[in-house]
Amino acid sequence: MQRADVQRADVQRDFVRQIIRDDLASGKHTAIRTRFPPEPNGYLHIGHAKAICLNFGIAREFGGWCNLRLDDTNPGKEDPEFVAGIKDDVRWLGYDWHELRHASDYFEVFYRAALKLIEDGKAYVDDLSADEVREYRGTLTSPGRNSPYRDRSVAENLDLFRRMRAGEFADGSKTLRAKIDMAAGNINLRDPALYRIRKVAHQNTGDAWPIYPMYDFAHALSDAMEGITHSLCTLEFEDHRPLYDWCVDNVDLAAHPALWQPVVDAGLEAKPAKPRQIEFSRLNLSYCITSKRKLAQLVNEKLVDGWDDPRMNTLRGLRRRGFTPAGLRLLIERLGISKQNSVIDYAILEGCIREDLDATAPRRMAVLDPLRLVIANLPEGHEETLAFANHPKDEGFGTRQVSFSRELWIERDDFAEVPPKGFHRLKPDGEVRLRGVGIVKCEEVVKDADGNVVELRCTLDPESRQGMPGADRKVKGTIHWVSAAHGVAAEVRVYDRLFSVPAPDDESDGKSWIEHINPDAKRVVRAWLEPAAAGAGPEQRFQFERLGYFVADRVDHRADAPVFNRTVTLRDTWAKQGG
RNA sequence: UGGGAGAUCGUCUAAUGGUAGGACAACAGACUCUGACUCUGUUUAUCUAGGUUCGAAUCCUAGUCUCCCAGCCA
Repeated sequence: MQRADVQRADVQRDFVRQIIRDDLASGKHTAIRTRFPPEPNGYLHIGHAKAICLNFGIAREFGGWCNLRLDDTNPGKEDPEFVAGIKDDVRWLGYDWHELRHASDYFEVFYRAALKLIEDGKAYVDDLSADEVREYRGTLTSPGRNSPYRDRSVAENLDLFRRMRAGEFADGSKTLRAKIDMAAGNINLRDPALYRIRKVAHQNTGDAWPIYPMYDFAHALSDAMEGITHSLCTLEFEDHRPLYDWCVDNVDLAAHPALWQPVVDAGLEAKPAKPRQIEFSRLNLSYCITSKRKLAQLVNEKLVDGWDDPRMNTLRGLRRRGFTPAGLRLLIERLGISKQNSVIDYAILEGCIREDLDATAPRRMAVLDPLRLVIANLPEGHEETLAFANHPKDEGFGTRQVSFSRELWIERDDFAEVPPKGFHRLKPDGEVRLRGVGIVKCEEVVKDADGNVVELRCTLDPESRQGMPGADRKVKGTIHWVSAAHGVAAEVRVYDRLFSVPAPDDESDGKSWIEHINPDAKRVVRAWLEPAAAGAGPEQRFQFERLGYFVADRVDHRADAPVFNRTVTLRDTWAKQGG
């Protein structure tokens, strides 16, 4: 265990860690076991980061372990493509699992457990159709009625269930239901389905099974099978907890080894125990959607360029956008864990990413919207090489050589013919420092026939050059530049938030969530890069000074055809005050 | 009289009958060859009404508001 994690475990005082500390102190548990149990029916998104960091993070902090378990009980919706993606994303976030498991590893256990419940008179085979079940269930405010099949004999139930398993019945014609209480206020207890018939091939078990267990049954028993001590899940499962406990307690795997012998025979470690489910509030972020269905719709309707489109708040999208695992972990740590539902401002996430990147990203210069600047008092063809620090605060980043010449590209924004109040950059007859060079004065503004500024002619004050006595002369502004003769042309994808409103799901303004998509979330520009940026490897991150953080696109970038994505801008108090 | 959960600075989150604290944001200033970073300072909160108590965010009573639940999804 890392020292930092030990400290963190001590510092983080959320209610989940509190419970765990108490359980350790009281001797209820001597080791902590958690699990992250996604269903492989889509890619992981920003919301999952919270569950991942919580489960894997807690296991690491307390010296326990965390399993990655694919909750694959609904074949047809699930896909090995997503399994691979999930594994990849969890590792990218910085975590590794004790064991990779699948709910399908326990299919035989679930089946035997169901048989046991039937023998104990706690489950029965029901012939009601889906519609009829709904009708019999009652409503939120009125109790349900018992199914006419509820009192079948144990022998009949056993026979029927075995024949369900044998594939004798059609999809939907029968279910196995827990016999609990049709009048329960908690609807989950009104004889919930344990098994349904679904003759669909499963990604792992093929067509070995015509019946598949339901979530509540499979999930509870999977946790028990793996000896999970603390089963952490989101708030909407709060009223499933009584059913969760019912399944664990009534099956009682620990006392019935015969039920899970098949798992032992398969060579899997099994020490069934009694898990405790604890619920916490999910992560909601403004300007984001975290519905798997909607995320899939964006991809399928080609509103974005795939699951890893940098505008997507999937983990893959965030990764391609240049967000860092450490930044994401910082966000989760900062938010804490509680049971209050909340929406986190997207700016908090951006802040966390900036904080990480500021410390870890080397600096480079790039010009996204070029304007030619000629230094008239330098000889034609003048060229020199200047040494630049790669990081202003950390010498460990070293230095690099940057070519400087008579003709430069500067940012069009950094010149104003009619400067607004408080403008610190270049203006006619004004002075500004060229980063790492010296102070230039704008002597002439060259325009084309339409009156557009096409070139600035400046003079460089030789006394203000680095190493000269006038080098520390104060000027208001410093701007960045790229030598026109040396700059490398690059495609830069300037990304912004995918949605233009804080709550895209809120359609009370009469617009659908699709109509809330920000059409300017992706802007592609042709930019000039200093060569030391262009030559980066895929996924290498930089701060382009004064612009923001950028990452070499992990799929499209090549040194001879650079492609960078804007991860996030720098904080800009000038723009914010309306300058 | 369905069941379950939750209400603390703008936002997240602590305080478990004993000084309402932290982080982020905001604002002001300092610094600055990045209008970044950093540093300093400031502002701002216990859902309401009663009650118990020397003392209540915390306990009690009554209310208000918000979220979740009627898949053979997870």
